[in-house]
Amino acid sequence: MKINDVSKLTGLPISTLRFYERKNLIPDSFVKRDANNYRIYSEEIVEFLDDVKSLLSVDFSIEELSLLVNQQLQLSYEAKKKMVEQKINEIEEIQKRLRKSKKFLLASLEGKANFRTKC
Amino acid sequence: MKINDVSKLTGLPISTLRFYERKNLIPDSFVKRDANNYRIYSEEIVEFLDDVKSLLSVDFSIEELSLLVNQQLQLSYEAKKKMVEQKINEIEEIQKRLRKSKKFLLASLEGKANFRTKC
DNA sequence: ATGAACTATAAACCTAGGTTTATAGCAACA
DNA sequence: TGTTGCTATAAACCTAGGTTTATAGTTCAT
Repeated sequence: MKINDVSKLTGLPISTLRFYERKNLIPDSFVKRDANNYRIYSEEIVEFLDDVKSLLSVDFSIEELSLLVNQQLQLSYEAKKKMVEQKINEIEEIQKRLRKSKKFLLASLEGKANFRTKC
Repeated sequence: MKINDVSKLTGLPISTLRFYERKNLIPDSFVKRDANNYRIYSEEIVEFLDDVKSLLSVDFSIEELSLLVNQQLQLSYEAKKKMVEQKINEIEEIQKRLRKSKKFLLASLEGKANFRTKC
């Protein structure tokens, strides 16, 4: 697959794919170069990028994710476990805030919210 | 209350409080000026800012929120309802992604994740 | 075999959401 | 009464996460 195919399959702009690579977010195992230096991607890149998109959209920075991608194999099980548990705690914090925000929005519709500060 | 009190009660830096005000995120009803042009805040600002923090941390941009804060009173019930429903849909999308991300992280611990692309 | 479409890199640019700096006017306590 | 600390504004600065531009080589359909 060439970069345009990956872009279409993942919905990520070509510029973003190149940008992620510069940021070390794409393991070498997913992308080789052909004789003209064009990137040739393996099919699995699509699923990989879907996970990346999901994680990035939620709570991870590119830097964190790059660390996870590149160092995971070298880390001890305990270290990985710690990393993952901390991240899950952060996610659960966000989940709480989301539930709160939904309530807030619904209340604001009923005119009960804090935003209604006048009248 | 003066700005330093609000900062301490909400955990937001003074510079951020002034920045939010510049961005029209703070309704006039919460802040007046004294004879020296110092900001004097009402007590309710604290709860208001807690909601703002929560919404900003999750899915809203300052601009959107400012719109909600400033135009809410002028909007028709139907318009508000539409706005809130759309936002709730977005939040539910994020909730899905969060659940997916948690699964992904746990799987990565067990060595089942996509990140394990070598070995 | 040539023009439109695709690929590459480096570097400049952009936006949101703040933070820092420079400068100046009050305040509050010893 | 002075000096330490709070307040103010405007403007410059910063970072993450991309996007755009300039320049150049490649490929494919006609």
